[in-house]
Amino acid sequence: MPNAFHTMDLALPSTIMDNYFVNPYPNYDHSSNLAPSSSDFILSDYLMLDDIGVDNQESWSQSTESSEKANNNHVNHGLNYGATSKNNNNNIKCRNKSKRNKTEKSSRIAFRTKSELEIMDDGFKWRKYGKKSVKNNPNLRNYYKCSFEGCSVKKTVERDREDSSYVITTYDSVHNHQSPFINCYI
DNA sequence: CGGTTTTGACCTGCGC
DNA sequence: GCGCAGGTCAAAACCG
Repeated sequence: MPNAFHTMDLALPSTIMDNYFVNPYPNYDHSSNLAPSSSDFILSDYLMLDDIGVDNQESWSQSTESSEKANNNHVNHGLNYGATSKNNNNNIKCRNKSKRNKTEKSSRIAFRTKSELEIMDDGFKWRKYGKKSVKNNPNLRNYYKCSFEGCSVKKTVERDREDSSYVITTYDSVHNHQSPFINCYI
């Protein structure tokens, strides 16, 4: 089975990928033995922002350095499962969120991903515990907890209110265990 | 039958 | 204190 997480691992900083496994192939059938195709790959570049609330849509911005790094990594490591022609248009964006308490150390981070699927396989097992409509967003926000025993990581998933082709996934806290997919990763 | 999802109720923080 | 909005709980329903 091909490693569907490898490309994003290289595209995102290791500090993020150590704790968040973002699946760059949300449309890819992991149970198949085929390598992901370009149609499986999400249009993605990503971005990192600090101390910005998710509600502030204008705060999303882009990091070309990250794109270039991702491109170089793809080339250098020969990992091009459908990613080679899409790198410059990648659209994953991420940011830290410290809305509740500015002085509190926050390990919140949000990814904005262009995807038709709301539920993207990020390598962890999640249990849904809530669904809520939020103000100024016609789309519902879904609440998930990590199913791993003793792990308190939560995530929320909602569609971008301005562009419903994007999915905003916010991770809260850090996993105290490895991804179940880590074995096929190394 | 056990794990997951659904969904209304409840809790909490914040602004006024 | 009150109302609003976001987040969580927990019982029931659902599903493999």
